[in-house]
Amino acid sequence: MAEVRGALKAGPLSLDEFCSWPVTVIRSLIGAGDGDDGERLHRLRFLLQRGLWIDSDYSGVAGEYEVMHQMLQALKHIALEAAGLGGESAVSCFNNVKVVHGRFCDKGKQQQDILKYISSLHNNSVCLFGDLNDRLPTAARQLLDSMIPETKVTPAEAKQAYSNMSQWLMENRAWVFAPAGTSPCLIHGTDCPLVKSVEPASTSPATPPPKRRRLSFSESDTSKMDVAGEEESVPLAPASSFLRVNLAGTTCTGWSSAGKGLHFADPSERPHAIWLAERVARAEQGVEDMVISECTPRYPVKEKLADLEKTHEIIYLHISPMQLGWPVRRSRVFTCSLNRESMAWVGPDQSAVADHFLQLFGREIQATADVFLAATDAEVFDFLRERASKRGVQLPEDMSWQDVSMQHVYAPGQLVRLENYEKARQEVLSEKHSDGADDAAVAGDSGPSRDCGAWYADLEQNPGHGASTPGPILPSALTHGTLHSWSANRPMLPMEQYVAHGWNVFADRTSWKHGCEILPALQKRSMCQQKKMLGNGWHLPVIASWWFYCMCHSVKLDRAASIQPERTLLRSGGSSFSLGQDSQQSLSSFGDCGAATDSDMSRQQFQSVASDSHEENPGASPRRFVRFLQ
DNA sequence: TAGGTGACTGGGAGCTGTCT
DNA sequence: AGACAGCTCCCAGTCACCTA
Repeated sequence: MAEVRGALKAGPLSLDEFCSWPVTVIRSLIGAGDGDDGERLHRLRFLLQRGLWIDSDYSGVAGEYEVMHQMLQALKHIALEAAGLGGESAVSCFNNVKVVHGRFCDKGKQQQDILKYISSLHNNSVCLFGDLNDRLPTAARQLLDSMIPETKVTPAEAKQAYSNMSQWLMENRAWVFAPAGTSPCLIHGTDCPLVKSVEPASTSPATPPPKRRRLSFSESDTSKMDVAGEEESVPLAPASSFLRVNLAGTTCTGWSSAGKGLHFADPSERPHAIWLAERVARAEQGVEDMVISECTPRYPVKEKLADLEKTHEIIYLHISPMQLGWPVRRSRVFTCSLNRESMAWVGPDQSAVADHFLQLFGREIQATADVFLAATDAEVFDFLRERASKRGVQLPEDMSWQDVSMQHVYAPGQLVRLENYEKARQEVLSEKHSDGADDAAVAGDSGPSRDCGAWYADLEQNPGHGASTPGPILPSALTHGTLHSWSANRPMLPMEQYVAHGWNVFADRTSWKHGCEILPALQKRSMCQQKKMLGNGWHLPVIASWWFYCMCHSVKLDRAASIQPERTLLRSGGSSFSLGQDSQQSLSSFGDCGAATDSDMSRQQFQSVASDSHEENPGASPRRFVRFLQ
């Protein structure tokens, strides 16, 4: 790790650099300059050319939707830049990536309102399911209900009860999660299929006939459906050729250190067992290729996903935004589970994944959380005025927010904690001064910086207790919280916290103009609801980095064209042929494995990379593009 | 009754120092 | 050098009460 840290590149510094994280993600993968950019580019191309079919469970505010919305813009941006060099580019296909959001799923009413809004952006083509239990046949649901542990049982007894549920679901997954299974859809007001086939969207009675964004599939001239994010009619590949991804931010309440820590005895074990057994069933049915999940770092991946190992290869990573150069605390564990029947992992072994990931994405923190204080004076004043109003103080409209006393904004307890945090802060600063340490990163460099440098604390947590992590790094977002900024001497607005988590809600004040799509729906929610959804949400740049890292190190198998495609691709640590070597060596190794004689996909990949290495077509060369990125 | 507000706990992971 | 105890750090949380 020391070597990795020593080689860290500088992280983002300005709001512009932070908000353009989607481009940074792609450049980190195909412009790393480690000799493997070309291979990663080609794997990504071959997956993206198929199109992505995305279903999400535990959707929350659909972080995966916002991630893909931003990444599609970044892919177009990269293609446009490459086109500027002239000639046919290796990344020209990035202009036309098809993404279909099949369904969302969440129990929460507030989250459902946001998800309905997203579906409405796409002619209500995206289904919305509620409780994961709703997708079970009645008999299965009743049986699980009967297995719920009594309220007053020991944790061991509760754990056993949930374990029994999990075991029963796994044993009965074939009929419980039959391919024709349905769930009540909150968009269409009827039972919609859990596994969507390519069929006219108008089959749903509540769906109005789409007026635009109708795309025809090459599989059948009469098969049409809506495709999220597309504006024109473009021929699509058959649904079976999509890369089919399930994303889930599984419930963490049993594992969060801020909760009861019930672990396997937590009631969230039941929906987790349902979700997990369905993933196994869908893999066996050949309708799902990849599962990306996210949870609190204490989520024990190996134990929780043990049942997936029969059908999936599982890779995981513990990572924090801070390791990507973001001054934000939010450590999480991310997993990637690949259906062994349809996908192969060609990245490093699990033991080397973290180091390899950081070689590509690791950045040194350059900025403090002050960079996210992007609200206008009017927005800040409106916020303070509303807060004061709830405390019974009506502030005059012509007042400057800088003149607003925090006595009018914060509750008595918050003011006491603010004072205590300030004492603790002064102690830290005086210690640093007496040590002669360079505290520039803590207190700034100039002016009155020593007294009002970047410093944040959650005023709902007592100093020294709870999630009390005061400092220049933004404390981890809980489902509530009041973050006070010392340098601005005001609370950090919820929308500023969203920016800190990668939601581009201030597109009008950055050079990355692709704003957050759910912003109108988000702004309608109360401050409390906004905080709760953020606390339950993802740090978008981190999960985007992980998702695309996984796609750059996976290949889709074509079993119709190859009896044993694994022979070339499924060796343990399958990509060791390329990591740490230059592209030329990688190519020869790839060729030695017989890739050109196996699946069509592998052949195309080999030929494409080979043409790159021989520079037969410099204009289309990924290598040239890589140079351009560097 | 649902949603908002405010005060607050407990335990796992990892670090550090001591002992054998 | 390894085992162990004790300490510190950290946390997509919980619950009681209030209000509309």
